[in-house]
Amino acid sequence: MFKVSDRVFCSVVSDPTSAPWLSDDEQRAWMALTTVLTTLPAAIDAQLKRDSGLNFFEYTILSSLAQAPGRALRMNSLAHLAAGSPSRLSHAVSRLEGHGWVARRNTESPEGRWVEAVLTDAGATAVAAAAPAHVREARRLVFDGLTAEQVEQLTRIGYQLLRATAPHLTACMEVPGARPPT
Amino acid sequence: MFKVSDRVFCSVVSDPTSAPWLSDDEQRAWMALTTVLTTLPAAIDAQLKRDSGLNFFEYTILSSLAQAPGRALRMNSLAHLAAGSPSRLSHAVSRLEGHGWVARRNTESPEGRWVEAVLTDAGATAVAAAAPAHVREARRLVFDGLTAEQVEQLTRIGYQLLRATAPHLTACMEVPGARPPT
DNA sequence: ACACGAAGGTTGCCACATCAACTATTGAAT
DNA sequence: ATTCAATAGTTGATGTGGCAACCTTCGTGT
Repeated sequence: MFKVSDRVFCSVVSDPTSAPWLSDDEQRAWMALTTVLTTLPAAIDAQLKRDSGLNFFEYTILSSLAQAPGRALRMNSLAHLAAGSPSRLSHAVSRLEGHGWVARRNTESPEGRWVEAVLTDAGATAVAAAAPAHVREARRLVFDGLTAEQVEQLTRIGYQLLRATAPHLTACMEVPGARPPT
Repeated sequence: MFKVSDRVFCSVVSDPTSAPWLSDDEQRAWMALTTVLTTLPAAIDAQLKRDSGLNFFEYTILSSLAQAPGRALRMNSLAHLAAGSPSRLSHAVSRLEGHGWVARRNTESPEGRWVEAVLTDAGATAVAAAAPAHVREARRLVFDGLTAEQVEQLTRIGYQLLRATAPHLTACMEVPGARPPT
């Protein structure tokens, strides 16, 4: 069995020659963060897959379309909303099309011709059926264990992290005072 | 282009029939969290892949072995340390074996015969070479933007989330007062 | 002694993501 | 007019993770 004394949990190697190393506090945070990064998406995906046959990315696509005016969004916007690459989105939409939940359509807007994904009635039904259990799981995994204060801290920290990982997305969110005055 | 007014960023569908819905605050937190969950691992993996040809899971394996006594760990312990399934670990170790960075070995300990992964000299060299840039990236993506207070908040929140997603792992970490007295 | 179940570990198959290459359309430069 | 670059989107090849089946070894009960 795996004992506490064995724990070398942190994923970085101590090497004094590399100047800016992580402090003990930072190492603990890094360990906790990376483990969450591994286990939480797996848990979310597992529930969706088991109960609805969707992964989280597909669910996000359906959900975004369901909330969009006319149940349609251009592929490019959808890729941003779901934080996925164009390729990943294209593959996923093809899959959803195969289930009859989404359809592709060409826009004949004044400026150029693009591709829109449209949520079908069957798709709307599917996402509406999947949502309640998904939300319950989000509560169970995240919100049930956190205080309201921690939820706010998490929001701020999350927004801050996105400045580095997804700068083009942070423009799309109102930031509630991204970083408290130190 | 993707406009702010289009934003239906949250991945849940509003459905009043499902009793416990997310509040506005929770929806913002959920949106930020899930986007981090998507983009941060991608960023970490991208740096490692580009600079060292490793993904984060493989890096964690090498790093864990490098810090273990005798540079060796049983597969089972390693799976826990890297927060991966036995199958995923087995595949990854096979890959690392192919590069000559890790070797498998049978333990002939008193109680039973298990499999150990051992870090080779080449593997130790590889992980030592990969570490500095990885740490720099961890700083850039996470710590440079956060205050010391936020790092502590992140640690507490992370540990709390792990209670739901990886209960067997939380036992292996000392929790610094997992939840402040509400 | 023998059967049985549990735990550790691996393998093969399938599903999904990434990457690079490619098409098509637009708008600007010359 | 023609070319050039940029943007939108798709496709196919490749690689990696999850799942379920499987093998082995050990410990236990009878």
